This record gives sequence, C-alpha cells and structure tokens, in this order.
Amino acid sequence: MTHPLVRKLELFAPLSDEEKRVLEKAPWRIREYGADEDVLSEGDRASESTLVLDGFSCRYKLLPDGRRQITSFNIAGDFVDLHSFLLKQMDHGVATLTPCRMGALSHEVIRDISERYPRLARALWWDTVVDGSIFRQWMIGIGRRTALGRIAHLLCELHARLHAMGLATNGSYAFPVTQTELGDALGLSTVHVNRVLQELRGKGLISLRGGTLAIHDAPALQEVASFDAAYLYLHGESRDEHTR
Amino acid sequence: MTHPLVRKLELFAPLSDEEKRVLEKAPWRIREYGADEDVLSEGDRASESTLVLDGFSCRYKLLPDGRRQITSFNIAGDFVDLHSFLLKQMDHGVATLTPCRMGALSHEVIRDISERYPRLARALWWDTVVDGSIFRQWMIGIGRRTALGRIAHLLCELHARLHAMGLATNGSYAFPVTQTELGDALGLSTVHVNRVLQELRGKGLISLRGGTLAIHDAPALQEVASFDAAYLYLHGESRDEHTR
DNA sequence: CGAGGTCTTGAAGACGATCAACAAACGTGG
DNA sequence: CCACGTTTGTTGATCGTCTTCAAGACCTCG
Repeated sequence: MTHPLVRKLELFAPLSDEEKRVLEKAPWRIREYGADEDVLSEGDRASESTLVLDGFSCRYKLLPDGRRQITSFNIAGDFVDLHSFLLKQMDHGVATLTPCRMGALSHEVIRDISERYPRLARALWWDTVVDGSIFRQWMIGIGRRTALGRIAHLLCELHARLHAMGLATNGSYAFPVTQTELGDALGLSTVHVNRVLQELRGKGLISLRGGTLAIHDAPALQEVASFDAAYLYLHGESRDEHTR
Repeated sequence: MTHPLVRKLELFAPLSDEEKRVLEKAPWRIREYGADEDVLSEGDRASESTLVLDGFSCRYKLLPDGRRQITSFNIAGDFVDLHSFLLKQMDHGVATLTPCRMGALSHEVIRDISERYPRLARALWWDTVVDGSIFRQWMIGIGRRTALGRIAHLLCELHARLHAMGLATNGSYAFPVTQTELGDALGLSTVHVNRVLQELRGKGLISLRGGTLAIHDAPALQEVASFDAAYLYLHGESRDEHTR
C-alpha cells in the first residue's frame, strides 16, 4: 500500500521512484493517539512536523474566553504542521478527533530532503499553499455564507478530499465529527448545527448517523453549497509542466 | 532604500549580500495601477507572481450572488500571489485599493532562484506560510469574535505589519480602506462597520479620517481585540538557527 | 446496567443585516 | 475656484438568523 504522503504529494506532481523511496524510508517517528487527545498546543516550539497516517484530527485556536475555532480538519496524508518547519512556534493547537496514527519527521530531515530534492521541496511547499487556499475558502464560508451553505460546503469539501485519498466510496465516508466540533469549525452554535443538519436530512440531501456520512444528492448539495472543487487543487489541470 | 521584498524577507532571516543582489537585480516587470483596479481575477492562470511595491491591495473571493469576501490586505513587500508559482490557477482575485506600484517576477525566474539559493527558497516558502497563519487568525476573528473585537484586531494587525515595514509612525498609519471594504474583509455589513467604528472612536481608542488611522490607546485596543502579534512572525524569537 | 457524552427540542433574546434616506467628502471639469 | 455628481459615511427603524439557556431523550461504552 502506498504511503499516504506519497499519494497526497502525487496529487501535485508524479514522483520518481527515488523520490518516493526517500519519503518512505525517511526516519518517521510513529506514534499512536487516542481520540480527543492533544497532539500540539499553541505556543509549542516544534522541532519536527507531524503527518496524519490514519484517523481524523484538527487544528484549532482558542479565544481567551475559552471559545474555540477549528481552522481545519486533517485526514490521512495531511501534515498538521508542516509550516512549523519554518514557523517554529505553533500559532494553533492540534487535537485528534478519532484515534490516530501519526508520523513525525524532524525538521533537520525535512531540510536535508528539501535541499537534495528540489522537486520534493516544491511538493512540500505546494502542500502548504494548498492549505492556504483551503483557509481562504473557509473564510468566505464563515464570513459570507449562510449556515446551511456553510455546512453543505464542508461536507462537499471533505468528500472531495477523502475521495482523492481513496477514503470515500459511493458518496459515503467516515465523518466522526460531533456537532459541537462542527460548530467550532463553522463558527456556529451546536444547537444551530443540529437544526441545519436536520434540514439537510429533511431535504433528502444527506444522511448522517453512527459517524458515517452519506451524500444522497450530490448535485443538489453542491448547489446549496455553491461548491467548486478547484480550490482544492486535486487534479492535474492546475499543474504546470516545469514543476514536474 | 532597500527593496520592499528584501526588507520583508529579512523579517525571516538575514540575507547575504549576494542573496539581496539576486532579488534586487531580478527581472521585475514593473507596472502601475490606479485605485480600484483588478490586478488578477479568479480563474486566471498566472505565469508570474506579483509583489506590492507601493500602495494597498487586497485578495478577494466572490460568491455567486455577488457578495464578496476580502481574504487579505496586501502592503509593500507582500506578494499577492506567490502561491501561484505552485497553484497556477488563481482561486481568488486581486484588486488595488489605492494606486499601486507592482512588480511581477516570472515563475521561471522564481524557480531558478529557488533552486540556486535554498535559503531564498525557504524565505519565499516562509512568506507563504505566514500568509497561512494570518488566514487562520482571520478565521477565528470572523468565526468567533464580536464585531468590535474583529475590527479592533484588524487595526492592530495592520499597525504591526506596517510598522515592521517602516510604514507606521507613532501608532498612526495610512488606512485607505472604505467601510464597505472593511465589511467585506470582516464579514460585516457596511452599516454595522460604521457603528462599531464610532464606538471605537467614542471610547477614545482610535481616530480615523482622511484615510489615516491613529491609535490613541494601543493597550486598550489590543485588549478589546485580544491581540497577540505572535502569529505574524515579525520578530526573530520564532526563528530557528538552521534556517539562517 | 449505569454514566457521561451527544443529540434534540423549545423559548427568549441579541447581534448584526437589511432597507431607506440623507449628509458629508471628494474629485473632476468648467 | 466653484459647481456638480459620485462615492463614502451616517442615522433610524425593522427584521431575521443565529445564540443562549434549559431540559429531556438517546446512545455508546465501560
């Protein structure tokens, strides 16, 4: 089975056998976490970057009054803090949503790889800029979209990302996110998330129970979300020859 | 006078004379824009990245119904689309707020520089990840902060960034942003922006007229914003030795 | 089987949106 | 330099989405 990071980075550009080997044979420090554990806290100084191998995790920021904003969900193949390679001090925390297997790679190794393999350096850079694109998309959701559109959009996004990693089948995927967590991600209260989910169910667009989400009417869901996957850069059209 | 990009990147790590020269002598394509002009539109395919040399610009995304979300303000030294080096297709537009002088550098040149000067490659990468950090901070603002805190926070952020580039004196800086634009950046209506600004003025925290913002009580403003500049990575504490 | 977390429902209230109109500022040309 | 038109800022009134508070049902897991 191919390494999640290899699969993820090949969304950007095909890797040579040597480049794949470099990533796979790198000295990953593997660690298992339970559900709802803190992986990294805001203010920590990182000396390695952590990749999700399996499970769901999230980045979050806390307000002084204890309110929380989840800034992203991370799935297999996602680095939770690749930026810590350059920004040592964490500006956000990272927590697991489900039990997770994580792999950590020291910044020394990342630096070494990125100097010896410029294409891998670019692929890693690419990973961080796609992160940024997703942040921009979330901003428009939180800032300008109605609650219904916001939730629908998130469900579309996760489907697209999980599908690209081979983790969704038939418009259905594991979605182990509580309604409170959803609210924290979308800037909504738990109560309101609950009501909007019921609305989506009532319209026959989705069903969600037991941590599994099923999209029943993808076109309609994308319509209420005004979802366009381009910002995820999951496909080759957005690539350029010289980066290969 | 030092090149805005050099000044900006040296916030990350000191550059050698050669590295500075490479940036300064690079084949920038200089172009002047008037106020409220489009620089780049969503969907464009970029073959160069554009840097603000002078003036104010912003990134924005449009919703199908015409509503707009501004995702960042860009000042001298900021690339508006360095990520387009890796993500050819623009996922957002770029527009000027004031007349601007911009410098564009072709992706070929960026690639060449980043392969020949790994430290410059890291500095450019750093620029994009700081971008991401700012996006995360905006998300918590839009998602979880009250309108008052949101506006206050933005004013603090711009002061910190402009100050780092030598563009603020005495807590005062050029702020040529209309209330409509402010609303589009913060996810608020123009009317509400107006009222909150009056509240900030009434409390004696700021004054704003003729496109100039003056912060009268920085500690109090930071208090209502719960502002902590760490996420901007403007100072050396967050650096690591091996990246120098 | 029990306990804690999660989901659901109802009611009341707040923050901010929208609509509408007017005042002030700006800049452009006569 | 003033007149005028357009953009920006200001104010009031009403409305709606979403929040908060509170309580009960459900479910999952030890």
